[in-house]
Amino acid sequence: MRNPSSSSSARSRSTPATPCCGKVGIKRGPWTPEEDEILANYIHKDGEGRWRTLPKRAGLLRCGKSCRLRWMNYLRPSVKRGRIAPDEEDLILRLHRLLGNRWSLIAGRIPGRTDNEIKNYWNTHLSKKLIRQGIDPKTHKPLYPNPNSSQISNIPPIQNSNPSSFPLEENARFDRAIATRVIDNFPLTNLDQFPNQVINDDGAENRPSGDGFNKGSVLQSRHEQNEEEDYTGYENEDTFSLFLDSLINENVFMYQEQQQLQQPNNIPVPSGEPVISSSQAIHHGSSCEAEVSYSMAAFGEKDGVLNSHDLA
DNA sequence: AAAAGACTCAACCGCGCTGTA
DNA sequence: CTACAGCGCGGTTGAGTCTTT
Repeated sequence: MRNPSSSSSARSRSTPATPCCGKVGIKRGPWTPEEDEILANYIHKDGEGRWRTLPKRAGLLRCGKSCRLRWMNYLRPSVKRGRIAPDEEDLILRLHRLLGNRWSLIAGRIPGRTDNEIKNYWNTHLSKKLIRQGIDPKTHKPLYPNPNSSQISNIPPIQNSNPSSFPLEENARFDRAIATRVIDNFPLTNLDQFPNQVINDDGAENRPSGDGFNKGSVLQSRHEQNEEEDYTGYENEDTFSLFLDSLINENVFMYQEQQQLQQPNNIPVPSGEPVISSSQAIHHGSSCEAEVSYSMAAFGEKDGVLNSHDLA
């Protein structure tokens, strides 16, 4: 593993090293099965949070950050191991186009996947795949003047929600601006509170909580400290989920439409629907702008509709 | 079979944000 | 208002593994 003393970061430190990471005698590098067991047992018994003091309480010679990372990315029961499925890959592409490198947000929409895993997968697979397609992985814009000449992969280009009214490039800006604007109105910790809500067969939402999956630990621990206090972030989270789902589904819908036009023999195409089922029913056929209007109004935006001229 | 290069991904780092004293 | 603690995030590293020559 990486040599702990060999950080090549050129960034200057404005604050001293955090005590838990600067202590002598703190173990680094790969975790042993014994350490994993100690950490998992402790968290099952005492719960997540208070990471800085957790190693001492659990009897681990690790810093709190390392414990948190190990739990979040590897030991959590809900972490899904194994290869990224094609529909997950498709969803990552669409979410990245909307959100950029906000890996935790992207991970929050893909059950069982961690931000680290998605970030790694993006850097090692998807960015290269897009480059092979002639698409800039950062901007999702064509790298070359004539993108058709370089499209050699079978990954679908991200489609414009309304091709007749927006050129691709402008629509990408539109989507990203919407996402940014909405995200700015939703504290990220609220998103982390219930990022992977699932719709049961009966339509009821199931918010995973028993194992603390993806909970923002700040909110969690502070909420635990004052359980009488109502948590009031639900509406915002629901609204944001619906909104984000709408943007994703819009793309999925457009893509499927395009594939059906191109492939009259109905060759199956990947779909994100199993993951993002919460809002299918209301989003097909609705315009992106209408959804923005709904979402903005839902959290008190005075001028709810974000028009293309807002991007200027 | 061995060496070299490419790739993968767990882990680390620094920064910035939020809440509290 | 300020300082500090605690935490989460995105960027980056590098040992281990796989593939190619």
